[in-house]
Amino acid sequence: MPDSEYRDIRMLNLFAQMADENFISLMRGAYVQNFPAQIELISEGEPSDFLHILISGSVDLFSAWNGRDTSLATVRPISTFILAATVKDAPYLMSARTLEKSRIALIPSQDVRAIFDADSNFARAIVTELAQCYRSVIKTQKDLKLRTSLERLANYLLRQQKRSGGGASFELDFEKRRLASVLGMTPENLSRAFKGLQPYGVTVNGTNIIVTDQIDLEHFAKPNPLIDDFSS
Amino acid sequence: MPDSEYRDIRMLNLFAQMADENFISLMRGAYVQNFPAQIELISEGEPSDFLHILISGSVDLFSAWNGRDTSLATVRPISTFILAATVKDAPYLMSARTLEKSRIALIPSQDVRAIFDADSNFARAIVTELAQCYRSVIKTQKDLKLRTSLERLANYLLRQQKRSGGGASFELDFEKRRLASVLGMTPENLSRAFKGLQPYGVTVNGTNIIVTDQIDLEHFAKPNPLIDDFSS
DNA sequence: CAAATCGATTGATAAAAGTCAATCCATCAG
DNA sequence: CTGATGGATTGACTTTTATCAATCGATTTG
Repeated sequence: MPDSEYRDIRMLNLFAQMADENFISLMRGAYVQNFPAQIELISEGEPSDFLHILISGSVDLFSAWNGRDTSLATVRPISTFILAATVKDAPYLMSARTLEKSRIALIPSQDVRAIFDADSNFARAIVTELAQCYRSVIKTQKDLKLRTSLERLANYLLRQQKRSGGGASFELDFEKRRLASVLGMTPENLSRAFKGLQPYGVTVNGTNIIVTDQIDLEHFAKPNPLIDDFSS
Repeated sequence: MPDSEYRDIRMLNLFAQMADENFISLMRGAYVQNFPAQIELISEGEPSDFLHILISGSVDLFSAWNGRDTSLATVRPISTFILAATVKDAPYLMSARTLEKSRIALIPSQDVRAIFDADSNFARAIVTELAQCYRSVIKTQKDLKLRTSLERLANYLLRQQKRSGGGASFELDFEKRRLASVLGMTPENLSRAFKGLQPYGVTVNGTNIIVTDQIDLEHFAKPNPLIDDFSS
């Protein structure tokens, strides 16, 4: 693993405060791999042998049941995924596939659990990370249960706008079919939802979005930090 | 606090392994209160001053937005709630109200965070608890996104049946209007969903449910441990 | 270049779910 | 006992969402 990557991982909240020796020990057992796009990295139901760290690229977490499937989250660098399964030593609840060429570090789950026992700073970081993950899912659940698909899209656009700097014009960061799945609707319905937002000042051109009437859109979307602010 | 309650709390996974002195210290700052039914214990958005432990009764965790509201979970004794907000020192994401007369222990959040820093067994237990909570919410999310309301009801009935011993006849453990909200539908729609399950051998009489054709119902519901088994 | 591919979009239609109003029914207070 | 209350249910209707089929358009590939 190149030094720069090593340092980037070290700087993740999850690892920043742990003792040097423990971090080194964790990394000794780890290995880094490059994956092409559209590779299924893990399948739900499998034992959780590795904690994954996405170094570059992007990963889709999804789940299937009875012939249907849905995207639950998108992982972007640099962050870990499937931490909960790792610490519980329980089967994965979600499958993961690369969306593009991705570089991923794999740390054996048993190493994570061992160091977790030995390093209280690491343990603390894991708690913080898990609490964060938990709260994010709760927010998503509120989004799903309290809002119509049009409202979910409107709020998604506002979040994405903020993430990309806050300007009136910005880009969607993934395929519309995946966005539809993330938002819990069909691609057809997403198309119609975009049209449904035109009256509130939303212009769509491919992956480019222009919010021509910020106030109007916000008035319709009614964003709420307890649903839409994923940082707290 | 009576000795029996004290011991019951001590035996919770969250507290079972921690040092005696730390548990005592936690409990010294705690106080126990009895609440009547239908009292709003906490409101979403408020700072999380206390970790709550439900000793008896039951509590509904819910959330509201734009005039709508939804039940996210039901807490039953003996367990804690809003652990994530406590450890993150962040605002509550859900409101809580008693469903019946309830007895609740309140532990100041700062005490929890302090002892968490000092007691690694406690820290470990918190990690396990949070990971468990996280996985439960993910399961609920899969339930919501992958299943129709009829399928959600069918699987809920199978889970409730198992919880109450596995017999063909069992009782719903809460109001249908709340069940509807938990399952993400309206009370009217729940009524119709019960009717929709009749062809699969489900008989409803008030809160009593009789599964007359287990095989048929399971064939329709297609329960899956990665969605329906909340113990793993 | 031409054919093939794949995602996005559109229209027509069907299914699912919500809304509103009325009624039923069990429970409870006077 | 009787009226009042509130949840549950039902029917009629609307809205939302999904499904199916066709088309469009950009991109890739032989």
